[in-house]
Amino acid sequence: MAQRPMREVILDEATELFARFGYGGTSLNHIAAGVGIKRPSLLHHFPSKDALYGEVFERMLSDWLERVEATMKSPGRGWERFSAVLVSGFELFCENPSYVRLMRREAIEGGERLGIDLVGVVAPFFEAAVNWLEEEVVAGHFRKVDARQVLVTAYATLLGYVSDAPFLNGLLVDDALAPEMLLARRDHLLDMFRRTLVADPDPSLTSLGA
Amino acid sequence: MAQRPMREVILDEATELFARFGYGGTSLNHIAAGVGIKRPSLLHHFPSKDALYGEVFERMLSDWLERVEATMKSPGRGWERFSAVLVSGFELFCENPSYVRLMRREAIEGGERLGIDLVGVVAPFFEAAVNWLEEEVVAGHFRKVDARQVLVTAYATLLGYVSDAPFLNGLLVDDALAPEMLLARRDHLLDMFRRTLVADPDPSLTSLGA
DNA sequence: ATCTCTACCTACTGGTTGGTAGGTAGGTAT
DNA sequence: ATACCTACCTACCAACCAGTAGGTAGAGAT
Repeated sequence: MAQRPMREVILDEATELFARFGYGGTSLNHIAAGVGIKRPSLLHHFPSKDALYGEVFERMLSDWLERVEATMKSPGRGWERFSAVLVSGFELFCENPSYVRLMRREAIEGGERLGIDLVGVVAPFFEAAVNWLEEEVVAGHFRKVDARQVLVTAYATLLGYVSDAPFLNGLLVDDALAPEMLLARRDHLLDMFRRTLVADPDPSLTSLGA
Repeated sequence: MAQRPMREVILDEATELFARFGYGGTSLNHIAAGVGIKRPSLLHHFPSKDALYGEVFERMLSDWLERVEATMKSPGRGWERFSAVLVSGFELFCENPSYVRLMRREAIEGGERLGIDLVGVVAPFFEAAVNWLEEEVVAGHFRKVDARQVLVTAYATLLGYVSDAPFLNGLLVDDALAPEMLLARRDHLLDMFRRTLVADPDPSLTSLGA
């Protein structure tokens, strides 16, 4: 046993429950019971439910932005770089399904609870990606595409598969988050975006696996 | 004033609120106040909160299945038919953003609340679509693609744009559900799926607008 | 005139919510 | 030894929840 600090244990449990049942559907009793303490003891570590939710959300954002910034610095141009970022983002999402579901819930409801401005945090990265894509189009590395549309599609496909995994588990028979399913999903998305972005019709020259 | 029956008015309001705030985040008081009556009067029309949610969900499903069945009977083959169904589905989703958000919430949580088996209802249509796509591949109308992957992507992209519109409103500056934005989105999706499915590289021969 | 039905109401119940008050066991510092 | 801190507890509170009991105003039918 690693004996993690109780604060972290509570944050983990809260993240999981907020992601599964939403803010209104999760009670402090529920969270406290999940980590084996009583509600007042939980409120000893966090001043209120709102504050706990806020910390859960800020931790998720800082976790992600750290990794996203690292990925954005990756070298390469054109498809090579786009696919690398896509794969990295896909892996990031798959490793943190609770984060993805939490994010999706916020996106559905508008995204600014408790003063946390989700759009304000994400927008700079989104705009940077738009600029890069548009430059690559001008440079002739990509077909003439609407950068924003492509990125919204990437967002929807990456988030969608993970956030809706409980539903897709029913449709696709197997465990949607099993490694072989994830690989198949990843390759399909790569193929789709390559066909959308790259003018060169020869897959062997541009695919990741070549 | 059309003087719609109170039952329908309540169902509309409940659909909207359940979609926006989720089941746990919506109280009967909230719904009742929204239609101008008290909670006990609402419980005169529906026996319980669960029953109300159940009716909201069943109405959504029957509304959709009706239109989906009609669309599935559409004539045509290959890309012509695929694009027609895609456009029809996209329009259906855009016209009912509350339904889309409600559906997405269920998908995140697993999809079987109150005995309603969402997967059981959707699966037959999904399998029919898979079969059709695979037959079209064999017939040479489409490239060799993984039918399930393509359909999951269609699901994710169509649902994602509408369900997350409140969030995308912030990212994309304008109103994400405005007519011109919807058209741009639709055309982008058509272009992407055409490039994924159709071997013929000439857009003028296969695009919808040709 | 009375009976019945619908659609609403006020007033209440038992249970749960987020949050507070106050107490205690155990470790640490002086 | 004693003072202090952390991490937990029980007991309580007001507010809110879903749901029930019982009453009323009005419309229609007999």
